[in-house]
Amino acid sequence: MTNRSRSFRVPDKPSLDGIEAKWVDAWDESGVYHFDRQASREDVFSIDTPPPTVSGSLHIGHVFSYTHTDTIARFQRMRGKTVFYPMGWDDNGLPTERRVQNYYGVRCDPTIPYDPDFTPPAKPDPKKQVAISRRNFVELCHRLTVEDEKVFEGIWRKLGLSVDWRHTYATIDESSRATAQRAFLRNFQRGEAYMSEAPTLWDVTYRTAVAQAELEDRERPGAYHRVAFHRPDGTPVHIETTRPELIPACVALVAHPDDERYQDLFGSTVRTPLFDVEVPVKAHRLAEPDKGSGIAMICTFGDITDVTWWRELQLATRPIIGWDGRVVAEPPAGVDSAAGREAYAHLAGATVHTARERVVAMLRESGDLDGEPRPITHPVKFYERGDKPLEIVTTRQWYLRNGGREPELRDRLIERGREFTWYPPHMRARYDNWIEGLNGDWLISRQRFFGVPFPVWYPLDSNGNPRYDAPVLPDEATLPIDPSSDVPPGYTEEQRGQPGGFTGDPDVMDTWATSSLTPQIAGGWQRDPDLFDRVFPMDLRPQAHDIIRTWLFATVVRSHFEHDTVPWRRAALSGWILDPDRKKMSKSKGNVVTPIDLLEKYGSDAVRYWAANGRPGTDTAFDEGQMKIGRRLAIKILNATKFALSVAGSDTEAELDPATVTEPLDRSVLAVLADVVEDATAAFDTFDYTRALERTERFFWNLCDDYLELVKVRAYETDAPAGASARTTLLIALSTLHRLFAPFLPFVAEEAWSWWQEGSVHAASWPEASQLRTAAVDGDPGVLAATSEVLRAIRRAKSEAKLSMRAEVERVVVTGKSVDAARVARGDISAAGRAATLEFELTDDPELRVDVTLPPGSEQSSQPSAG
RNA sequence: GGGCGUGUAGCUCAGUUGGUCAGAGCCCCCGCCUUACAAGCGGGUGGUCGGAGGUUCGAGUCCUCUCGCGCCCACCA
Repeated sequence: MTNRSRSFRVPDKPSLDGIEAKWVDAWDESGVYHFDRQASREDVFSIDTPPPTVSGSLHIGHVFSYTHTDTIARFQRMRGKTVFYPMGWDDNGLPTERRVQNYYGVRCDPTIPYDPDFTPPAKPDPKKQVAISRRNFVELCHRLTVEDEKVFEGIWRKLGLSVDWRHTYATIDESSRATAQRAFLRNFQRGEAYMSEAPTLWDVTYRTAVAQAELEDRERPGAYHRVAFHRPDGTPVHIETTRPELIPACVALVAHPDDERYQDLFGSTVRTPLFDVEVPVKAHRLAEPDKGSGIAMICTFGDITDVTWWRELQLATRPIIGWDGRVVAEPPAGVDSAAGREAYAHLAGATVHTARERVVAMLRESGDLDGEPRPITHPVKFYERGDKPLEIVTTRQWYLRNGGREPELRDRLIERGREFTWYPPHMRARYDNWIEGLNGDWLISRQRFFGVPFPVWYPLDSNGNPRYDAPVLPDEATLPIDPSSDVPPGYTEEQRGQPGGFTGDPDVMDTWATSSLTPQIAGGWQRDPDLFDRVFPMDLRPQAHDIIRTWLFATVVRSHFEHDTVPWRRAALSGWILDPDRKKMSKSKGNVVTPIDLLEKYGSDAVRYWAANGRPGTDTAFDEGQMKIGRRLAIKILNATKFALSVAGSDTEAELDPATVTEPLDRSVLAVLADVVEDATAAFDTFDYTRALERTERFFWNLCDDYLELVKVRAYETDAPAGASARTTLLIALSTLHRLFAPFLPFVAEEAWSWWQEGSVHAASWPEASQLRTAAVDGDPGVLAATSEVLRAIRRAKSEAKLSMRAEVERVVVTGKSVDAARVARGDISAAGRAATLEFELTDDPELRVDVTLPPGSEQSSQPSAG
């Protein structure tokens, strides 16, 4: 705490202008946020930073949650950890494809050959997208993501994230592709990944399979159609369906085994209307007697329940929906009659919507539609990025086991969720909930272009058909590979696509199949084992709570298989940003404010202040008012610092040694501050950065409002020990506050710190309560409280008399049980309140009463303090 | 249908094991150029802590029921 040089560099007019740019550059040059890779594991705090999707613009929600993580990173760094704080960019996958299509006005057509001289249209025409090869398309993806990433990095730097910018990755870069492919190959070789041809949820717009985790329900209008099937004797059996167009895909009817109405039907057959196909009537527990007529048609496939019935009842397969979402040209097996085939011909090639209209028309004509369709609104499954309902088609796909089919693995993964700490704890329920609801393994292949290819080739038999049972795998050392351009061991390029030759797997991985490996990617798994050992498992996974089912869960799965451990020690879940109407902010509603505008308008510290006021895991309202307050706080810190330093700087003789703190009021302040430090530290240790900020802020404002006013006069007394006591206290408090604020307001803390300290505040040590207690000696927190109380009463009297705070006070009488606590600071009270006479009377009253007498001529006021 | 969370001054929110816990900031009102700060400072008015029971000497704080809101999940013909 000693500072002999007293070489304070306090500006005449403190200002926040330009401090972001100033300190971003300074931090970059000094490398204050660099990870020390010589550090041993126990000295490391490693963060599995979420890679933001760069294909969209940065949302204020990003600023919110990344600020939370940054406060933790800064706190840990100041506590002596070397912080591994990388930044990743999630640039692979469909969002990038969409952005590239719109940005350049192109679309990918894998059948077109590569054009090395291709340049995108100067003026993209969204209605006439230029078809280009897959390689050209991927090149544009790379080009645009590089640009987007620069913009993102600029915003992160301006926000003041203490990221080590030497450690960045992109989920499509070479290292990520190699990591994803290596992990996949190992999963495959251990039997954790497998290929299967099965009914798959399918998005007809993007023409790709999607996983359970990517589904969402949307309420859509529909209608119940009451349709007659026919028993052998011609009597009708009515079913109700919302999807009459699937009647040609019907393979059975089903009712609950206990449903008395249908007992005589079980085991018999009925014929479908229009298509005249004989289908069995089955009993199954999932059929609900009180839904519709209690008997349902099973189609291949209308929904997931159909798949369950189809599998468990071992029914026929009659798919009619193609990959493009249209009714396929040829009727399925079973639709054999002339009438059936003719009816089907009306549907072939039609969209689902059109097919439904035509079927309804035909049913009406044939008399098999009982009454009119009854309109309803019902939930329909959608791909979360899609805009047409999902269909279910049978395709060959890659899967990764995730407990969806195995109770033992499911239980093990739920246990894994208990092996790390959740902040806040209740978020773990969502994890358990999700795993318990899994209904199949993780489908990881996508029929898309910009992603990590499956590192697999297949031999072609003499007829040119792929031998999926005998895949050819690359050597790990050659990763990453692209099977569409690289040649498998033992083959030549000329054999590609030829009978007896080979073909590459055309699919790419689900984006989560790559991002579930961020700890491995960022930590240098296999690429840099020395680094990996120092950072893995990571100390912290910060993320949003809406992707527990995807990112968090998937990361646990991968780590479980590959490392037999959890990937991190803690997971911190952040909440949403809500607009003032309490709705989640979203682009479509046009209520999104650009982060950069806010950073410019209020300053980065102010925006961070708002963000830090959002508690962990709690949704928070977007509130510019909080940013204004944050800005005010930042300015106040500069001004208070200027004041304290100018006072202390006027003392050229005294040693600023803790031992010079002798006045009871000063010791009281340090005792209170020790409590604040203790509280803030404990809060940070449980990731409650909000509480740490609140405590710090409250102390700071009280210090400014009361203590600074109380000691203003005394602190200027250069010859008296009491003056040195005040000055030392001011500097100790200042040093402590600068450090307490540093995780939240890194710019202003650094600016103020730089006026009087060497080095960066962000490399300084976190304050120790014990040191403050030592300096406080016998400091009694009650002294500051009682003294402030008296000062407030004097101010109140002046205010009510409409007098200036400079007005003289004739007499102040303090009575109560605890007058001694105020009496010890009578000099400061007298000076700050401009009270000529101060009297203290000890009474039994537990409340302190303060009677203030103003001089004759002024409006008088005399009343008890509110206590 | 199952699960989780939440409901405290007009607004945004603190209230950690039940006993100065009825608070802070914003807003509003009234004052003040006070040599760190007028983009400031001082003072003040606002609430039967969603509702109803219960436990207790004592409950925003624990229990039960109930209402509202938000989110997650679900095999939703």
